[in-house]
Amino acid sequence: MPISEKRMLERVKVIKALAHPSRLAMVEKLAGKECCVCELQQLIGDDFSTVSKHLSLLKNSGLVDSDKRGVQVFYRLRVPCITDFLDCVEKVLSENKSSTACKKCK
Amino acid sequence: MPISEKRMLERVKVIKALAHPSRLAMVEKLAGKECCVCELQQLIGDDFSTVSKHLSLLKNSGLVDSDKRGVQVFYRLRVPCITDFLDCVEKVLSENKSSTACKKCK
DNA sequence: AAAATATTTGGTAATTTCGCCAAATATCAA
DNA sequence: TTGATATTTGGCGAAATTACCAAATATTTT
Repeated sequence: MPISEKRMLERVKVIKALAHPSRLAMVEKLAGKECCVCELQQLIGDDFSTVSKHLSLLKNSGLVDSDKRGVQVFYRLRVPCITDFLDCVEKVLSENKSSTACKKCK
Repeated sequence: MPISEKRMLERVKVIKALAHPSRLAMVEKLAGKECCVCELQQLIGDDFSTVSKHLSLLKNSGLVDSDKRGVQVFYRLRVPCITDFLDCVEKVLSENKSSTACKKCK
């Protein structure tokens, strides 16, 4: 049976959360260890408000979680398989490389 | 060393390609077997031109490839690990389910 | 060559996403 | 309570995405 429309939208929501350079970079950083917003802001370089919105989107997708300690907020990855996921993306990229090596053959 | 900006954008391009309900549905269908555009159009239900544009975006990302046979064009997945990738997305969703079971605890 | 079928391309309006600024909120320190 | 620091929220213009229609292209059949 085909996957329900609702399920599909849920999936897309997670994928969309990863589909932005800043958010992807933050997720990769969080794969190593939890970070406060200030660390992530430093990594990205955008305004705090922008970074904060990216983070809230990530959180809303379920990819990350956060908790406040004192005046800081720490974010961490909720699901470790992201690394494998990125490996798969890399596999696509390396396929691209090998087949575009000989454009003239097309 | 951190991943290059260019590399990050390439990754995002692949992920973005998956971040749309129609495209994701088509990729999942293609995980089973190659299909002609007409089959995919039937699956999605949108106009042919819309489906075609989705497919060209998928192709441009490197996720799928195509070849023309007669008057039809067949698309197929270039990288099989998409299935694992979706498993990971599903894992996020199931995490979401289990932790939202008790919203009041927040 | 003309007709028919399958797919792609160009153009456009509607919607969504993005990033900045200013202002609001929360927590700790003085 | 006042001040300082860390983060979030509201609002807005700019940029990107999406879906449709009409027209173009390519291939096979007549």
